[in-house]
Amino acid sequence: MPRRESDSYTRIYAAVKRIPRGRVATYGQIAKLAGLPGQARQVGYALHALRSATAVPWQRVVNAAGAISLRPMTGGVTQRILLEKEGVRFDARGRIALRTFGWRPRRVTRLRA
DNA sequence: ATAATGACTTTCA
DNA sequence: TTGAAAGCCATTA
Repeated sequence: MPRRESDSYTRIYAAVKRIPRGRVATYGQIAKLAGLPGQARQVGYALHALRSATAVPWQRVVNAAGAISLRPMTGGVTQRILLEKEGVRFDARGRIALRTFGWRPRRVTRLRA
């Protein structure tokens, strides 16, 4: 009954795997990178479908506010611990400074004078 | 088949 | 800065 539902998921996972260690990306960012612009929710779904023993660094994906979207009880705590282990720091409100830890996919960082 | 849900984002007040 | 409202779309009921 495999209905090749995984095609989109595969792309999403591939994008997530590109996130460097110690960095984080947002759901929207991943969606765009996976060729699914505007489907941030779908990214969340894809990640939710992962098993515990996965090679996908799901913990590096956070929401646009730089916070963990998972509820603490359903894995949020685990995610935070994993990230802190990679060197990602959280502020007093449990948010990550995307300006510092946000991943910038190879894009022309147009630096203006 | 319709309706509700959800690991989201963006815009506007 | 925060919060509400609308937009998106696959999965579930």
